[in-house]
Amino acid sequence: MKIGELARRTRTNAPTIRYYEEIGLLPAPSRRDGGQRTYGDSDSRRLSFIRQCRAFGFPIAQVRSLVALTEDHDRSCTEARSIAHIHLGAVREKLAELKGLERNLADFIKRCDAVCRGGPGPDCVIFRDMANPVSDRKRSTAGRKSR
Amino acid sequence: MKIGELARRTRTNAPTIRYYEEIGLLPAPSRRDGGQRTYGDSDSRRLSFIRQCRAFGFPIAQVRSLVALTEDHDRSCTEARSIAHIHLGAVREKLAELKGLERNLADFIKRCDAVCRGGPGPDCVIFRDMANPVSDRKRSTAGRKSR
DNA sequence: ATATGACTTCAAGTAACTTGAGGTTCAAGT
DNA sequence: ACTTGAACCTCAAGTTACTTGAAGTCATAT
Repeated sequence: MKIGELARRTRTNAPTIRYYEEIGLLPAPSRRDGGQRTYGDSDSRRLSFIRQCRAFGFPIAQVRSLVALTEDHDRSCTEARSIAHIHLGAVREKLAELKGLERNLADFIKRCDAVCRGGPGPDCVIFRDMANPVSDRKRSTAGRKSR
Repeated sequence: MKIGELARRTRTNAPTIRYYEEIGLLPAPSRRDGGQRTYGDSDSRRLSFIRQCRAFGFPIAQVRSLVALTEDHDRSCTEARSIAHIHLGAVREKLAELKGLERNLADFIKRCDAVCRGGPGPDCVIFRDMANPVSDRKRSTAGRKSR
């Protein structure tokens, strides 16, 4: 099949497929006389796997490991599990962060409603409030990354 | 104060402060004889506000709007609220996405445990499974972005 | 024969910074 | 006064995972 068909099947943009080839995530496929790429079912499976990993939120580097693991069938399962496990931790952290964010935003909007209902007041406290460090507020944000 | 002090106060890296200046998010500060930047309390407040917005997840473009709104006190409150409201929607979408992700990963790990407990099996089904499109699985992922 | 759509390469753009190189300035200690 | 070392300066390039654009070639249906 040609790149467009592969793209459709895997729900990937064609430039993305070429990009994956460029960074060595996909092998360079054979070409027709005209120079167009031709792919087979194994390419389709491999790309599906990659997209699946990406949809799981794995960064490319980890996807690379996972793809390599699929090639080495004996070690694959347990190692994949451990990679997934590490990743799950990262996802849960982000989730907590985002939940804090949601609370803060909802809070912000509530305060807006309380203070500025019916139009802008001349002395909106919201901005003065936001210029203070998070830790001074009633609730901690959990939205700040520890850098 | 010098850039390092400002950085400490606002929990920002110094290069980030210079970057904000470069993109016009912070005004160019006055300089000492030697060329070093000097900041005042108003800079500190403004940067705190910006960092706060960023911690809320607002993209720079929206932060720019919000900063502009703080300058124009009359319109500020209601417009800020509407920006925040739009942003809250985006955050909630991401949150849902991430929750789906978490479920999938936990699932994956569970399947790993079920299939490969006690070491790698020669016929690990996990990868074959992952090479299939998401929609074919029992649960939908909710992890795919609609692009 | 030609129009259209799918394909090709290469370069540059995106967000929001971070990192590195190589050089100056400042503040403190001797 | 001098020296040291931390903090500062500029400018360029790197990061992630692609997307977008330009300009040209190929395939196919009419």
